[in-house]
Amino acid sequence: MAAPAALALPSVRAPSPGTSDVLESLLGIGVTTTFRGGQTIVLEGDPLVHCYRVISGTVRLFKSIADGRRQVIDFAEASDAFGLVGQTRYGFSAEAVGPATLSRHNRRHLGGVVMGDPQAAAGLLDLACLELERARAHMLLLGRRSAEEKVVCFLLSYAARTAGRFAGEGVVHLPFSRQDLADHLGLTIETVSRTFSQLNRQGLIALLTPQHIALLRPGPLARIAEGR
Amino acid sequence: MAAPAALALPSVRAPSPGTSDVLESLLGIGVTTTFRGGQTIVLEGDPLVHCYRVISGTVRLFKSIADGRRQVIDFAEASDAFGLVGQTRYGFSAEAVGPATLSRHNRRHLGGVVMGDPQAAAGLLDLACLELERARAHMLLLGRRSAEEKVVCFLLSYAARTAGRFAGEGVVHLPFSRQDLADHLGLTIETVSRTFSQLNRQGLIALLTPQHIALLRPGPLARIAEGR
DNA sequence: CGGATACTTGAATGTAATCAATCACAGTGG
DNA sequence: CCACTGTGATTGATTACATTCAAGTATCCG
Repeated sequence: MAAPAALALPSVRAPSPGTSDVLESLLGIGVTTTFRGGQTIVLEGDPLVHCYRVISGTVRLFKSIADGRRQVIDFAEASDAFGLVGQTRYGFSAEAVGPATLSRHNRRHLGGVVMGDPQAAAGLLDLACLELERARAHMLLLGRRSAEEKVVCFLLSYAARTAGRFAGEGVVHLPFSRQDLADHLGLTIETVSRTFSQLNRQGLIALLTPQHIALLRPGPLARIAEGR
Repeated sequence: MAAPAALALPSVRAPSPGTSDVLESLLGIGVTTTFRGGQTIVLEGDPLVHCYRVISGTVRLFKSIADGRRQVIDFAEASDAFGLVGQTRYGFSAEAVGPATLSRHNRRHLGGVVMGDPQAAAGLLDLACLELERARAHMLLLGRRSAEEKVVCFLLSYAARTAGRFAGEGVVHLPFSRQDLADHLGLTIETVSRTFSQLNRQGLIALLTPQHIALLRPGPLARIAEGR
């Protein structure tokens, strides 16, 4: 008999209208918790007892090696959930990037919903599926793209993801550090920084501040992202 | 209303006893199909109408870029399934590595099972979850490990996965080409080959044939895999 | 204003990629 | 049976991209 499915989704979005309702019914009532920047929310390997939904702020989800190397799996932002799926233990750590508020939910509740509400179970599967596709796409980026392609791909997809959430048209806000981004893209901070500078010099982006980047020429950028 | 959850799991194992029953009830009756080496089974972007289970042979699941670069997501072997999850389209291509036989199942059936059998839905979620964890672990490998670590990590985990399936104790059988492996590890064939030769010279492995590798010293190999 | 932190830039190095042979082997045909 | 061909793997030489090591700059906060 299979254990009740307990998803460990790193960052599940609530994309289309209607899906957020699914998440809400799945999670049930939760406790709102606040975290300071850098504070650990869950630790890789710990027993999987809660899942979380980001209310405000940004959370980095990452795996690490004993010697300190990290791979940032994903960034979770407002309305994203994580810890939904998984058998027994967290497969990644989660830390608040800056001050963040999250709602915490007992995962025991999730198992019951899945067994009792096929509609909700199907919704959870859809979320898991989205997450899988994101992970696979990122595998392609990590394994087969150049530094410039990595950075541009990330900028475009992150811009799409956070569309309208932050500052003006065509401006991306990166709430995390260069180190976080480097650990997401499989690069060093220096290479990320250099690549931004280079795109800046080429007039493709504008570095308004270190965290605010204007996408000046989406066409050429998209062409770089596709490897041409 | 959420679309019926249709998973696009790349390679779902049937790990523990009991889980295989879940897969069988999920898939229902299927049509056995045979493929020649190199033959395409599903194409990334095509409408997701069937899911497959490998009966014999090996299947490579991969995403690619327009210019030909590939990232092999996973290898699917006997009893592994793929195409279980996904909304509307395949997120990856699948090709037979050598001659292979698979059972093909209509995915329409899956949606019904998920809505009607919470037990089976939970099992499917568990499978999706396993797949997610595999994908995340591979992201860490692709983004943050050296060539040597990549090769050794792969050898050890593949050996564990195919334990007892092939030739003698401590011998790994790699049914796919160096190119496939390189595309899985984010390396070139030359680097993979050189790394094998180097491990061979160090006495850690023995290259019995290009496809048969003996793991001579598991201890030191594990230490390399951990980055020490 | 001083100190800390994060980001950027520069120079040198190193790892893996690229370019190019060579080797090994299986299958074919003379 | 043995040369010939084609494919895949290995090895070698060189190059290039990203890393490492090291300064320098900017910004924030006390």
